[in-house]
Amino acid sequence: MSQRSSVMLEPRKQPVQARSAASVDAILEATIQVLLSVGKERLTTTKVASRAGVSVGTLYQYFPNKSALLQGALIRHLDEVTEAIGRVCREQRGKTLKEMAAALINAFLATKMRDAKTSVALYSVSSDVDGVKIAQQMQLHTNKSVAGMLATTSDTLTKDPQLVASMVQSAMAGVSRRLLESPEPEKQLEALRQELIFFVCKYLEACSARVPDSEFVVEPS
Amino acid sequence: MSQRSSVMLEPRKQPVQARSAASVDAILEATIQVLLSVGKERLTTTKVASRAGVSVGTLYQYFPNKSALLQGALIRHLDEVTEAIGRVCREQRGKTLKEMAAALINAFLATKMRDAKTSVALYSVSSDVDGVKIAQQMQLHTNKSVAGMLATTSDTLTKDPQLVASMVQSAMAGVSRRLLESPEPEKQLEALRQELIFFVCKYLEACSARVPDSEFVVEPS
DNA sequence: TCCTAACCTGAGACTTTCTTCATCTAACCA
DNA sequence: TGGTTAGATGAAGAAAGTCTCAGGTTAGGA
Repeated sequence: MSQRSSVMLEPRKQPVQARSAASVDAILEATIQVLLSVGKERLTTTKVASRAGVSVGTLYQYFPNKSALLQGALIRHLDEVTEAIGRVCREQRGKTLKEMAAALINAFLATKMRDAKTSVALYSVSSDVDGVKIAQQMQLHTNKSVAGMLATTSDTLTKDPQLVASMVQSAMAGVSRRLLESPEPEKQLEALRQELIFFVCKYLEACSARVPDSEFVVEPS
Repeated sequence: MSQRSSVMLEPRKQPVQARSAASVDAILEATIQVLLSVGKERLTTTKVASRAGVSVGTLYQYFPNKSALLQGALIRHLDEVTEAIGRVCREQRGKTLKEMAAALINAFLATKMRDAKTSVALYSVSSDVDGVKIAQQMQLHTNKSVAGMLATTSDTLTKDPQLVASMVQSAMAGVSRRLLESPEPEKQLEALRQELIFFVCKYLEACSARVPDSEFVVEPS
């Protein structure tokens, strides 16, 4: 998953000895810590290095610039989410659509909410760091996982799995964003979680039964 | 809609004469122009002023700082979207749920896509400018519009209109974001638009017929 | 033990942009 | 027509953080 972006943003040096690998990890961890404690605006490479217990010089040995540093932290986090989704999708192969929907949504929201603050903090950084491109890659990967899972359902899916997967992903992303950006995510979580499952289930249901859907083809305004 | 945020970010001086009002408008417009042409990173207040045909000093007469400038541009754009939604919601009162869904989605996507590039450019700026807070306000307003509309349907809605509205909004936001951030929004627009309408219609349908939905209440993983 | 490569250090040079303010011009009104 | 306020100007002050580099330290193989 860790991707080589075209813009020179990858580490300058690959950790060889154990101590340097530890440094890289500490730096990435510190990045999030600092982000959480002082916010994006006041995050400086010096602060990050200091928090990681290394010097700025060391930081710049592994990250060519501040952007690469933030990008590293973002990728690390998104990898977790992608990984979590991949896992559920593998587990749920062959199940019914409803089971898939519930499992997928629960896993997704659980992962996102587990460190909600980190998610939010990283949202804010995303735009400084080509976050869209990274998110696209993740999305693509996730899309394959979900579509692949859907294709194996014991029910009969009458639509393009990729399209269906896109819808489901979009809805999940939309709800999770709304949740994370709301004043008190925990308060709303339960209601939205259940409703999202209901929402998606109804859709998948309609995508499996043979329903005349021509009536829904509406011209744009 | 133009909101007074608690952090001092509102204009220093209210335009009194016509020429100054024109300046403010030109500045806001120039902000978007510069954003589109050189991107957030290279946007400077000097460039914006120059593009607007005024001096930096003038700019700072109406915006206390760069942040307020960007925020102004963002608010202006979001106001349009909110306004568009409000309008449809008023128009669609009393209609069927399906009609509402189609009209709402079409209007929303049309507005967003009309100046897709601006939308994307402003996304990138949002995090530097307390965009979340602004978006929340808009969301709240939109939520009222949508819920209000839903409540007037000729069908019978069996769920809390606010909750239903939240779901619909989230789905729309999710899809539009996916669209705007995709490599070629236009290519996917039609397919996603139709599918989103289908998606939401099936949901609303399920929210109006009396369906036993206890089976969807699933425990979190 | 000795040597080499990997790794770490941190003061400060350098760059860049924001924002101010003293001063000038245009508009409006009596 | 003169006075007063609104509006405009742009050179330059000030701040702030990024990133380098010359030199020191540690690990591990021979």
